[in-house]
Amino acid sequence: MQIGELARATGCRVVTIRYYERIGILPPPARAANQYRIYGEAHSRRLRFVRRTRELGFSLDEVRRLLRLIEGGDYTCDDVRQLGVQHLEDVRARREDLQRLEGALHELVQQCVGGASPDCAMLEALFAEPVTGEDGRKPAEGA
Amino acid sequence: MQIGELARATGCRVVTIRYYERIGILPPPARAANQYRIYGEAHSRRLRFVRRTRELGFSLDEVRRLLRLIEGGDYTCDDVRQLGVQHLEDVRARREDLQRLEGALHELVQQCVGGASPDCAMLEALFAEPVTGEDGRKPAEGA
DNA sequence: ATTCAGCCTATAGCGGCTATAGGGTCAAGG
DNA sequence: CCTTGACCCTATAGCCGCTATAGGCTGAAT
Repeated sequence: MQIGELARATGCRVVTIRYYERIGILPPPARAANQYRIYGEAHSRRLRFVRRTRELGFSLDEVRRLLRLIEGGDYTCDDVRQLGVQHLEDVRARREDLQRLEGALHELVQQCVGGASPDCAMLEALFAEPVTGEDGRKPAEGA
Repeated sequence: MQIGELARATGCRVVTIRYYERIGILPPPARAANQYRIYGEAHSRRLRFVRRTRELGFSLDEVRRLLRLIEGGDYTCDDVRQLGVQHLEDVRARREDLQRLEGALHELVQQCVGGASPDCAMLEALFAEPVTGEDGRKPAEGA
């Protein structure tokens, strides 16, 4: 199948497929006489795997590692699990950060009375005391 | 004060300060005879404001808009509130995405028995049916 | 013959920095 | 006086994961 069909089959854009090939996520496919790329089922399965892992937030580098494990054939469940657990922790950390942020932001917005007042408590709060702790870490008050 | 001192005072890196100047977040300061940048209290306050809003996840463009409001002097509380509410909604959406992701990932990792088994339920699941729910939301990325 | 969708390559751009190269400046110490 | 070292300067390229643009070829239908 041609690249457009593969794109439709996987929900991946044509340009992205070519990009994946350039950076080594997908192997270069065969070419027709007119230089068009020709893909088979193996490519399709591989690309769907990539899409799915990307949707789960794995970086392209992690995807590459997973693919290498699979290609190698001698991976253990533990190898995979390790990558998964690490990523899960990353996602949880980011989510918690975002959650704290959301809380802080919510509080801030609530201080805003709105209307045509030329003063704004929210802006004043932003000009006042630091949001971060004394060590310059990320914000922590939302909760 | 010189750029290094400003950096220490605001918790912002020297290179980042110069970057902010280049993209118009900070106005070009006065220069000493040796071309060194010389900052005053106004710069320091402005930069702290930028840092704080950035920590709250506002994009540099939103920061610019906030700064313009302040500079203009004729902003209303509603103007600010609107930006804040919009951003809060963006953050909430991202957090919810990430939360869904976390759930899916957690389930997936739990299927993994670990150990030296050459099969992995997690990998198999990734090769099987789509991970995203029927709501077809986009995956959350970056912070 | 022309139109149009689809394919090709190469390159630049996004946000928000960070890193590197290759210098100049200035106060302190030997 | 000379070196060391911390600080400053500019300009440019790199990071991630694409996306967009420019400019051209292919192949089927009208």
